[in-house]
Amino acid sequence: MEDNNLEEELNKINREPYKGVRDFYPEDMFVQNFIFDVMRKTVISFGFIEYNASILEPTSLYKAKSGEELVGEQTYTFTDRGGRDVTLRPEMTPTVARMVAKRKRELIFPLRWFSIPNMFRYERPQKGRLREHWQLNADLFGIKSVDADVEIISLAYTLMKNFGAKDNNFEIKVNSRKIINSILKDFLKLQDEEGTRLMKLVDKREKIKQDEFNAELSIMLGDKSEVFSKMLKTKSLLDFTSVLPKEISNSEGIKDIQNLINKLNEIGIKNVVFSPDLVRGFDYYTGIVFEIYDKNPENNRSLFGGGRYDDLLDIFGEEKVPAVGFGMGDVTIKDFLNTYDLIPKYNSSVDLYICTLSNEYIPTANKIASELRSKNINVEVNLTDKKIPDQVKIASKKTASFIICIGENEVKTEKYKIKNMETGEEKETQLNEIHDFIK
RNA sequence: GUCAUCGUAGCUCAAUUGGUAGAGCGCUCGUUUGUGGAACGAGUGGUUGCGGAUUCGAAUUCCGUCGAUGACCCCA
Repeated sequence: MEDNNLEEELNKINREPYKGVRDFYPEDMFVQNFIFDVMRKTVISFGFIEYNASILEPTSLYKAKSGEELVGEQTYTFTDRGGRDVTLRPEMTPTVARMVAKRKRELIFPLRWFSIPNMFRYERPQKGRLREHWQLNADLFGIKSVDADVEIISLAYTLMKNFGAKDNNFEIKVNSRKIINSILKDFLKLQDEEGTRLMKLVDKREKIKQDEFNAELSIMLGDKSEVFSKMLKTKSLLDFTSVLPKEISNSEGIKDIQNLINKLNEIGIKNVVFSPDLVRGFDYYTGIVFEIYDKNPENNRSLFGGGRYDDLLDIFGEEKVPAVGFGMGDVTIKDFLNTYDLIPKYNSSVDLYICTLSNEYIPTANKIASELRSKNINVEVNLTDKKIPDQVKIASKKTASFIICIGENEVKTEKYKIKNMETGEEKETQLNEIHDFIK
């Protein structure tokens, strides 16, 4: 019975990919590779080294730190045949933390580690957020001072520049969890839960009406709501501190941010702004937090971000390792690159396409091909019996850079007319000259 | 998980009040038996996401379901 159903099902298996995930056809893969290449080259240029791990993790890794909701509802979690509770990683940070904790005694700090893993979340797909995405994770472990924060933000900035973004396309918003905490606790005297509620309200500020926001605010904060509201609206650190009581404006958090912004300015990063309303992932940040914002008025949103999380290894019972890092997702960055037209035109990796006049010349073509391949040239050999004009057309559609044709004449003379498909330029060459002509 | 809009050929979209499902692009072949991009001609293409209901008759109306997009929730 079940088998019959299965057979019927097989006849009409859907061709669509699973909900919320993407197929990568060669053109898509080209874009994906472009994005990964820029990411890799950039982080490597900062001395970062690559690591990776399985997408499967024991569920307990996430139960320790993340909220109940994340594990309970927003992950792909199942029990394996051996009764183990398994989760498809929804983020990379717990995994790196686990890896660092495991070899903490033999690792040489500071560590500059990166990875471009895919990750899964069980949630409703929407713009910029799918069920599977890839994310560059770059983390710097072992440096407490602001120099590490400067380096990480500078890396994020350089990434944007290497993608072709201009300074006025994006903005780096910075804030510090220390400032947020001291305002919540020392100034507003809020309990943890109240603080969380307030931060959620602040997060929603853009989405709800001003009156509504103000009303909620005065319910929560009473007579302090006006000062707080003023605080949120300040446009610079100086304005911000002038609104604050002295004990907070002199606090460590403020000094950190001041220091950070100065140092970034010194190395030429000017599009940094202090944003008192930047909250970002309430859980594990302990110091500075930052977000890269798209300044396009039609797409004004966060592209990616990160911050400092010094208590990362707590769950493993290890002593603290200071850490700062960020994650840059492929979906949102691709949207950004599209809106600014920064994705290069598709181009296959075929350098040379060898046309064959008939099947009998395929062995000769293969011989030439393998010689060129050993010199790092990517060669595709025609195996069809199509006519030459059609083969050339196919080579062109495949965006091969060069072609040669093999027939009676070539076999006799061992001379090959090589054609540059882009310029149309042709040249009579010998086999050993082909490499130089292409490169 | 909630709400809204949508789902027609590989792609972008048509189809009058419910009356035989069409175009452009693409693809294949030809004009062209050793060199592409153009033009022209011909051809290929669909159980209208899937299942059910109403009807003489459904792409069109209704119900369910799956999927996409956007908002909410939540947030890497």
